[in-house]
Amino acid sequence: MLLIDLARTSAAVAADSARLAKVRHLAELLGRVGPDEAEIAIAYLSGELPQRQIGVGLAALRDLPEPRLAATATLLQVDTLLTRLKTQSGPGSQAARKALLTELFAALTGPEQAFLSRLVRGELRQGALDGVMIEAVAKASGTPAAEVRRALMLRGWLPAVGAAALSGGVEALRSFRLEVGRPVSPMLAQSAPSVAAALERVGGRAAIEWKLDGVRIQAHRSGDAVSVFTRTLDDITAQVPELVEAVGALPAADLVLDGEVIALRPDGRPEPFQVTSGRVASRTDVAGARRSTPLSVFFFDALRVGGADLLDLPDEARHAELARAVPAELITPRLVTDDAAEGEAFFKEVLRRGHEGVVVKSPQSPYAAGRRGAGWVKVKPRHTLDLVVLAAEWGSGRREGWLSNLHLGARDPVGGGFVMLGKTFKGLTDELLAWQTERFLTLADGPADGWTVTVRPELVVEIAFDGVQRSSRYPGGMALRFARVIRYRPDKTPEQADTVDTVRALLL
DNA sequence: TTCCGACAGTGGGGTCGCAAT
DNA sequence: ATTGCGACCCCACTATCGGAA
Repeated sequence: MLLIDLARTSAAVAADSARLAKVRHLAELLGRVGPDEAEIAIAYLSGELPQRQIGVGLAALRDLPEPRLAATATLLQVDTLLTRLKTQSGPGSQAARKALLTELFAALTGPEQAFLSRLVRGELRQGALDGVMIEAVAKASGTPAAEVRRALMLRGWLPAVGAAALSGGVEALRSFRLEVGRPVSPMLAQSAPSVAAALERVGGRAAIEWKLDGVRIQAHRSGDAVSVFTRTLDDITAQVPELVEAVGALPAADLVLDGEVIALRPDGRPEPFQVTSGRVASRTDVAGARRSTPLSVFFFDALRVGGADLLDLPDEARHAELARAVPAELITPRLVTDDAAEGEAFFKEVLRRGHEGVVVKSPQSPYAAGRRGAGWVKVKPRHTLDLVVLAAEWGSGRREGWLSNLHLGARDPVGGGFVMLGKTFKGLTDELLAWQTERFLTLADGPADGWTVTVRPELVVEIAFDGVQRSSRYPGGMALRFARVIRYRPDKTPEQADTVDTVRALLL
């Protein structure tokens, strides 16, 4: 199959907003793809590369060679070149990658270049990822979407599942099993504004667990062999030796556990997320990193214990298995209750200990791998500040033509003026985007560099955020975490905005 | 007919490791 | 030694479609 076939299908998918139409386009192409190309086609059309990452990003894709006129590149040719790109490393590799990229793109037509460039950057933006591709695989292979979904949750990689469905139908899909050593897409949580709201969503009695601000991990053990994976299924076994030792010391030798690693201070309070994140990412001197920043692990779910798969069991039963297999000090603290007041008190206590919040879990819910089901609901406290808009950036994609991303500043009571604390594009409705674009253009002031419009600091906006973190990027030495717009405050003047001192007090 | 669950898009700050400067 | 880049850790929120109610 030719790359141009995929480029055309992708364009058709992007042009139709209806999901059923997208599914039709994708299924039609999958019906024509050969068995040796199925994985590649499914990967490309769901916005990913079979190689996962190839060391090429936005910068490397600037100034591509002139496109050619005849579309002759095949999927297999492109895939081979991308694999060669991925294997480049060491001195001179940047030039080698550039040469390979030039060779690759010089063999492509304009539409093919555009498609592949967006794909490699991870910005296909055709309105179809795994969710739509699952339906397309089901349609093209004549299998139920639920079977495709289930195989995906066990295998973790849709191209392999899709290729199996296309060649072997529902029988092939049913042959996918939970395999120790191969990660499963982790179950995700929805969020709610309060414990009471979360309890209502979950429906009555629920388990309420500490939510730790660390890194999600999935630990596998088969005999003496332990592997550890992240949320995106990357293998980080070598970076977390204390976790490997902890799992290796458990009595059960056949395990898949779900949990969180976190760096704690000697007094048991959590380090800032930046510390945990940096420790987990350290690869060059793991022993040294371990000495200075030891990790603790807390498990909250068990997908397999002693050879038995637990995915379909209710949370209650899985947790009972977890408690049997793992000592209490390695289990995330939890409270089972149907009393909102009791839950609220538990939440307050978790915050008092310096942790992030709680996750409210339905006792009946099975492990919905890879999905953001209603079985788990997280609750975190929310801070708000009234800040001043200092500038705005032009949006992209569906926000093209609108000023989207806001630069936020707090008042500086000493030096006068405003100190930038970060940016946000979240929380804006289309109506607000239209309003603020018009408004900012009347306030435009100072240099415009093509994508940023500096404005007179006159608009006050109420911003919600999760916390303040240390920053080397911003002049005040701090930045907001997960900032989002609540509403504009036309009733407030910039002189009434919150000050940097208020923000600094939250840094602790 | 209305409601709501699932999805995709639109980007945020921080850190590490590597190659180039 | 510093800088730029890619990759990945954490993530919130709105718009939309289409099946459920």
